[in-house]
Amino acid sequence: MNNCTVREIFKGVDFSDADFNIAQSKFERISVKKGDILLIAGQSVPYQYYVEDGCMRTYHITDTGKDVTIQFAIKDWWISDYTAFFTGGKSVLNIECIQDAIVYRLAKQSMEELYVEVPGIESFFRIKMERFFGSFQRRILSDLALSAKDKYKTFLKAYPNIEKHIKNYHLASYLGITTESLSRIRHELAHE
Amino acid sequence: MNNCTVREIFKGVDFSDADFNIAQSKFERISVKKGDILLIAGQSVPYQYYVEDGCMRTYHITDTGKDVTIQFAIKDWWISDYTAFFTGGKSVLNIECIQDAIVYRLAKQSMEELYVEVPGIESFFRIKMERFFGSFQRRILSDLALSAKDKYKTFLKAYPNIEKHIKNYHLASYLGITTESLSRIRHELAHE
DNA sequence: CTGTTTTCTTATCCTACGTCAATTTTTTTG
DNA sequence: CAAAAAAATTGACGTAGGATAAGAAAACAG
Repeated sequence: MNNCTVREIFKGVDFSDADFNIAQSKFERISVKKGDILLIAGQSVPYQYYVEDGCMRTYHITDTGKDVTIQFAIKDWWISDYTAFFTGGKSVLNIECIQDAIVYRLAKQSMEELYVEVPGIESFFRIKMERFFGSFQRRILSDLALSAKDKYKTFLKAYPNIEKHIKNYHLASYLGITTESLSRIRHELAHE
Repeated sequence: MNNCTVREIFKGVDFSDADFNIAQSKFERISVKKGDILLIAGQSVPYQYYVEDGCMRTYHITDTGKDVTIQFAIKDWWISDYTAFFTGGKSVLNIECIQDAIVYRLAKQSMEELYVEVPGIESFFRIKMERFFGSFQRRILSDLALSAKDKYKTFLKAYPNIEKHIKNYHLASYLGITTESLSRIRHELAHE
């Protein structure tokens, strides 16, 4: 698999050749290694990232040092600290590569140019954000309403392809439990 | 306080008289009583609501019958099941009036007309949604990282005007704890 | 392939918060 | 204002999941 193009990124958008070239020119392809940090909390957030391959996550470190994962992104997902990306404020999240990855980064400025220059792109992004919004809402419901075991099962069902890319402690951090608890839950589920 | 106008709703947007009239025509003013339900889970979601006065909440009832509050809205806030409102899907939330209220409802269709007819309105709504997005993100962080007591303190600090409008059991439902626990927390905080 | 580091598991004990039940306080209503 | 209903508090007890510690299993490096 070599350089993907924006055709893949904007699946569903009907590009002319000119549109294609404009869109392509706004992205920068970056190869990132496991452990690389693309954003540190407290900074401003100039980019969002499209993941062509590999796995990234956003996480927050609390005052007490607890690591809380907000999002994972595998192939064909987007990732950033969107709250800060949109508002122009400082990030509270870090972005980390947790499996060697190829990402395409898009600056906020370039995104806004795309809105204007390429018809259909703005609504593409709008729909993407609406889905994000939905996933946040479901996450809140799941956090408030479910036991650790049910949150785990819900995660597996909602994102069946992610587990194989991530460490147990990343998943625990996403579910808001300890690795030990997650380990017990896996044990129980295997024996029931 | 009588009929407010869209000037109040769209504070910060610089209207011409014509814009004003267009905008005003899209809203319907509704008086709602404590206990009234404006939306039931499973329905489609044609409206979002601007609260002029009183208090509303959105909540979800889980499979096991647990009541989970997603949002409160007091004076000058907007409320809906936005996930469903945007995507056109069915709601998972209910919208309930918890203190006699005056609300202005805006249909999705009318909102889209406004985007086109009144310059500045689309970005007004975009900014509103970005803030919503941020509040969802902060909520997830708070749910995953904090103890019940700290979530309560964080809520009071973030939304100092809401507590006086709502019952304890509504707040407990928002924090994801029982009314008994909230009661104990209040007791502890009063004595420390 | 072997030693080292990282990750995962298992066991014991502990604590924050839930459950259940009774009582008091507040709000609503006729 | 009195009676009834709704909401909040308090106490006794139970439990899911956290903390700590130690060992097993994978992953990685030389």
